[in-house]
Amino acid sequence: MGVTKTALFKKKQNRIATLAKAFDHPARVAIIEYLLRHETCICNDLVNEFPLSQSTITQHLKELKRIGIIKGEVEGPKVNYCIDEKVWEETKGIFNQLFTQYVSKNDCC
Amino acid sequence: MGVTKTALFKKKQNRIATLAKAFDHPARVAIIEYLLRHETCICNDLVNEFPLSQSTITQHLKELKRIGIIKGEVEGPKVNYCIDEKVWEETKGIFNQLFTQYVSKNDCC
DNA sequence: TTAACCTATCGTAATATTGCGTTATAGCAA
DNA sequence: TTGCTATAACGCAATATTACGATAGGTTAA
Repeated sequence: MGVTKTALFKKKQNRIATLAKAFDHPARVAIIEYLLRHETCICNDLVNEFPLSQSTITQHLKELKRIGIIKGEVEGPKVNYCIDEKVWEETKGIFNQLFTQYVSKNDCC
Repeated sequence: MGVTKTALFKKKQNRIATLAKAFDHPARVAIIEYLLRHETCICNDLVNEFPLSQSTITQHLKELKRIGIIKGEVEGPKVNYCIDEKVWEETKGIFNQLFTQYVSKNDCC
């Protein structure tokens, strides 16, 4: 159906799925990496940086903002975007917790 | 278009995007968590565990296998699935590297 | 005011994803 | 052989995503 049965899963599983969406498209990874590299927040240098149209970039920014991992602040005619520290730390924590759950099994399959 | 312009991005960005897809759907998160909990690999206890049809579960397993984060081993009529340690460690590493790149900026926006 | 911007939104087209029912297919047991 | 179980594959329908051009709104500078 193209529709995810969110209600069938635990809150945390849905949260992980939502946060993972910040990284599941190379353009969004590129945007996040750009934000990590630049101490100053940005606006649409991204349009000049990446070979994607302005509307496509805006759409990805909107998605990242919906997820919460970035936030934007209007500054005159521009919007400065930056990583939302709180959500970033949440993401880091929730994935670290997941990653460290794995213990090597002696050649299970 | 629904088509991601993979060629426009760096190899690593595409790799991150691919690996993130293992976690961008709650059902896949649930399957992975199941595999983390159970030392023994599994087959389709998942069908009994989750309120999704067999064909849907199989599809998610296929996607996880395509990504590489799990692997399956035919054992008679069943298939035992388990986390692929190598890819798991790669994922852990690549995300850790990303997460630790963030340094708190004093109130950037 | 006008002109030059930066952004967001809208509409459209193409493709991808999700989910399921329904079939194959394969192994094992009786 | 037959029957049972476990998987995989196929096809369909509904929805989501990706990308873009065109448009519109808001802000600053001239």
